[in-house]
Amino acid sequence: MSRDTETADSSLPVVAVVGPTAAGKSDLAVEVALRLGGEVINGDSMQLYRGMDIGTAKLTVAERRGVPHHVLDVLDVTEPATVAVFQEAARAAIADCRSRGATPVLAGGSALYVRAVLDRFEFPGTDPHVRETLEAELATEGPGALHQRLRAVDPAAADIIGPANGRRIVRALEVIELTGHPFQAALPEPAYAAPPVVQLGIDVPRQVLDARIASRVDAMWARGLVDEVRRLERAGLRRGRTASRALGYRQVLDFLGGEMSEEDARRETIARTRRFVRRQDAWFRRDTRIRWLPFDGHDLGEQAVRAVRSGK
RNA sequence: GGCCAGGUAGCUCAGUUGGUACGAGCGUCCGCCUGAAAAGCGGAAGGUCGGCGGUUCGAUCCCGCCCCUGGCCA
Repeated sequence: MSRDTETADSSLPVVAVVGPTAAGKSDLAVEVALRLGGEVINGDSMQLYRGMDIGTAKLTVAERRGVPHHVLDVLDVTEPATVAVFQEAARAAIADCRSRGATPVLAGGSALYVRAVLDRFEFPGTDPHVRETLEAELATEGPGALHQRLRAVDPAAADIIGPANGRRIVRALEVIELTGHPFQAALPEPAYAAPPVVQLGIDVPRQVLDARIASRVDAMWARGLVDEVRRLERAGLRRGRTASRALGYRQVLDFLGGEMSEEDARRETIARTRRFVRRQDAWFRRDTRIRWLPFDGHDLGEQAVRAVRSGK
């Protein structure tokens, strides 16, 4: 199918298990790793954080069934997560697995993160000072003003990004300032950076998914998500730029801060997760390289392994 | 049983001094996404304006009756 002419080495395939939240990626990844003699690499932006366990549905050590997991629990809740840093760490872990003869199984629902690892993706640098300045301007002048400036230097990017998306406008201006080149506001055509790669998607009908999300969030509450957030709050979660915005955590923080009732926090978590799932779907659905397996299919693990073998 | 408030988009609610509903937020659907991405953003589809009758050239807005919801009084 997709063979890449360049580094087409015959090394072990990278198996990526993708799909929306609550589809069962983590479990399938372990299953596949066990059958193929592989190891799991986390591709989930929030599972990077130590201590964020219940709310991210992180597999317990027992549930990992002895399969080593990489790029998991590597950040403190106060540290920001970034795609570029993740990309490097995940690629290193993949290379390491391959060198040891272990099949890397990347499991994650953060589509940008997964693509950054699998595809040719180069992130222009960043500069804390430039970024800070632009963000300050965004705060005082609003996105409209910055968008005007972007339009002046990079009309194409300005067009794609739109005048309301302050966050992307800031990054575009930062990149232009740093590199002197226009900002690539549209994604490049997908092309694997280090083939072979087999992407498996877990296909779950929306209705089923919505129901699963609701019961999963309820279960998180029952397992003590609120206490987990209390603990992390003491560890500085509120200061964490990335971690404090995680689904469930954000809402519980609002509850703890007296901004909403606990019941509303739980409801809001479910609602936001649904929305998130639709965005995940949009990313994954259009990647034609993904091989979809029905979530309730017969012996998912077996199907997955077969797909990997035939997909090489 | 009487009085009051209200019945407008799937939900919560704006609005029209009678002349094609300027609707909004949420939800839904679709799309975007290169160092915060479990984040951020764009677009679209949805309405017999509770029912019946009346007044009127014309009623979601006026009148009558009825139904429903909430509250108060008996």
